Amino acid sequence: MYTIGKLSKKTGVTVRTLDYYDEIGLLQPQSTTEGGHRLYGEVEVFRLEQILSLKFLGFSLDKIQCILQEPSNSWEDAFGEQLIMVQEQKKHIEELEQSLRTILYTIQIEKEINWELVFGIMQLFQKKNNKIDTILNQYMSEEEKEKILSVNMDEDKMEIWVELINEIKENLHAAPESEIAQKLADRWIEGVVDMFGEDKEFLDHAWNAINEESDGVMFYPMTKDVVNFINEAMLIKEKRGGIKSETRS
Amino acid sequence: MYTIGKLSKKTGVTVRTLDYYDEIGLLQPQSTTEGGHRLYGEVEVFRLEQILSLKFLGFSLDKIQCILQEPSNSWEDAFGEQLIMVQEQKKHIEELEQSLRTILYTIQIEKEINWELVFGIMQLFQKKNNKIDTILNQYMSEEEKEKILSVNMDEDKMEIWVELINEIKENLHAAPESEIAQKLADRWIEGVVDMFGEDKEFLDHAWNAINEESDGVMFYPMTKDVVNFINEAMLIKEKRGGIKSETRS
DNA sequence: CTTGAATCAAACGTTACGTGCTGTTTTATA
DNA sequence: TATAAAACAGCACGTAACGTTTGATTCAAG
Repeated sequence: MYTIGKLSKKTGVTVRTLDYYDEIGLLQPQSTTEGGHRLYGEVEVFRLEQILSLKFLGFSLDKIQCILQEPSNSWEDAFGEQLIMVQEQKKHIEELEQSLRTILYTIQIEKEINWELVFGIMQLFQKKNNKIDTILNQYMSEEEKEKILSVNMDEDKMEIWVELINEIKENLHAAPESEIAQKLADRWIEGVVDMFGEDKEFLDHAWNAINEESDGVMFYPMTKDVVNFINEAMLIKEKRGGIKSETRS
Repeated sequence: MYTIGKLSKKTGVTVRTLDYYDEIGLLQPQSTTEGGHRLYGEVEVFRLEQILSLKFLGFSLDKIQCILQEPSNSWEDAFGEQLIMVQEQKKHIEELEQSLRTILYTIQIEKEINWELVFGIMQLFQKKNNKIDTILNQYMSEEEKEKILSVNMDEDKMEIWVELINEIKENLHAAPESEIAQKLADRWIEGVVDMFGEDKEFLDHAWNAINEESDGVMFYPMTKDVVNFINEAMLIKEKRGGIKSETRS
């Protein structure tokens, strides 16, 4: 027999919580003393552990009460539904993460927040039909889409890109044939190859997609001006010969 | 100038929500009519869109109020912190998903819920030091650990395992050299190769880990009896010669 | 000027408890 | 066994972000 305080210490839940569970009828004491103090037995300890487990797994107290009352028929249903709910939450959280990353890197590039971008991201996720898919489908095969979507840059790589794009933005006025423009284009190529390898066809498709949609929010922060700058520097590079890149079909 | 109803229709948020935002001072009308009806201007529309975006990104109304008041100094900090929070949530949700999956499959195998397993999973996650890591370290290299942790079975594959383990449990009495035992062992091998390939060293390490820890909850539902059954069937297979598997060192 | 629609203010409900508060019961010590 | 200290019961308010309801007031159209 445990008093409410002993049970609290044994299981690590607060007295108030046990109080609350008693109040809503989720976990009631086996008996009480003459004075009205609550006493819990082993059965209640086991039930409490069940409750805590189900709570950890994300069930509401309401749901817990329901499924602990039922004679054990629909465990599979309950857990199946819960798994689906959790999967949906996970998907949503991954979208959040992606959005936050994009915005964060943009802040680092532009030194201030870009509300147009933020609003754009919102729209991207509020449209039911996945706009990203639609656009990518115009330029790439299924495998290529997989490849571009599965890229996840780590902090270090992203920092390199942020720095590069920052420098490009500072030098947009530079002539395509200038040394600085050529060096920036070299670094761009280096970064692209590092991310996607040297698959020329894939790179061309990706480049086309970026070129056509770079005013939108999808490929942020590769904006039109940045893409144009690199594009022209690349053309010069080709004319001078020797470089394999073949942007623009 | 929008009345509260027009603004509601324009932006899709309910009147009550705008009411609430006014109440807590998050979004207040530009002016009011003589009768006390609220009027919102374009500035307020923009601010509302900011609010909705930040809310979508997971900020609390409190935080939103703070960061919209500040003169724009610490956007980077705010989004950085938010990203970290979201990443923690994601990690937690992935643990949930894994737990739910394990329990769900176990329900399907045992036709009822196994509370010892559930409690075991709780303990596994409540211990601060990751017990999984400790155990795997005893048997496997870093790369091998990566390999075994990165396995994610889809519904179909899991169903095959569930079925196989169910059949094994039904036939635990069968002699290791019986035809049925041998066939089950064959299917086991087939499944393992499908998941991890034929890397013999890796399979041996994994088999050792499972053998030593199969009374715990880690490799559920590969319990001791199931593992022993397969183990003995394998030994027979070896004696009869020809099969490459070399379980037990 | 009269409707009917829109709006306002206020209050209570939601989840899963935390944080007090007062008054009573139990336990430990003298 | 008396008394102090600890534990306990029970109540009530607070949290976040609104939903829901009610009744009174104001606006816009005819």
